[in-house]
Amino acid sequence: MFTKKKTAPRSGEQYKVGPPFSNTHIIRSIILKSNNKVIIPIVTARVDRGFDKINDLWIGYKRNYFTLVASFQFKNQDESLFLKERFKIVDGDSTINITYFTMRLVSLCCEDDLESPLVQHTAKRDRGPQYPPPELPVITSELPGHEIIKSVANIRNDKKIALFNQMFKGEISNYGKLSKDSILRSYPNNQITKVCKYERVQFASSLDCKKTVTTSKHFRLRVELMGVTETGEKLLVAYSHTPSLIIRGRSPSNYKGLKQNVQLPNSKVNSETPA
DNA sequence: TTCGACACATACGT
DNA sequence: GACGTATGTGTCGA
Repeated sequence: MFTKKKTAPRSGEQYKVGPPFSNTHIIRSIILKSNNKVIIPIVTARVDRGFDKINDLWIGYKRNYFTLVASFQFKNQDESLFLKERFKIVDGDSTINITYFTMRLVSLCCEDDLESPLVQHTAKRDRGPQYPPPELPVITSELPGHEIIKSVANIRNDKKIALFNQMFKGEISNYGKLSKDSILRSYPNNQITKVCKYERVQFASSLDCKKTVTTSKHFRLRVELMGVTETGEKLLVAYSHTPSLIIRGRSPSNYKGLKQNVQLPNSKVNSETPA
């Protein structure tokens, strides 16, 4: 009787802030090309759908989508820095020119530190393609709030889409007269990303989320900032990650507790302890 | 047990 | 408010 009623698939309540991301871990220093001063990247990310905190553990379901947004900024700088600056990465004793920055999303298994593949679907799900979450060329931006992300999911209205584009994307051609020293000149396409939004992400169906019959593996989502060099090599610059997460697989035992406690004339007794 | 496939239900955006 | 969609999850059968 006191069993929690399931939230409907399309309910707004499916949107909730998930596990918090760590402070930014810096792997390689970034310096301004103009004066060789060190500049500090801050990677910000948030999970907006798909994870629940239950008894101090963050739980996701392998069958369900999650949504994640990420962006980065430089400490004590604003977006205008990109209009006039280029950057270098310190790699050992040398410094390497960066042609643009990218961000990527990966999942790591805490037990063996291996990447576990993620997949994204389109809104068509089974009727559309699947692909790994793309690595996106990115410039600095603030991270939009949770309510914004919730409100832009599944929009079709042209006006809303235009607003979304303005907040989440940039076009080099819109910046007008760029300094010849602007890194924006060496971004790969006209369209660049300000806010990386990963929707309809799932752990690959092949994921084995159990260590033993009774114990779960743990996973971490990690958002990485990379610097792309003139030769196209990608260097990890910084990242931020979630605490360890539990991914519940498809086993019916992972769903039983959520069932409504109704007894039908012909059904077996189903008496789960109320949550 | 696991998976891909298909099915059903239901709140959302327009 | 009707209509088409998106998505959690129930189920079948290999």
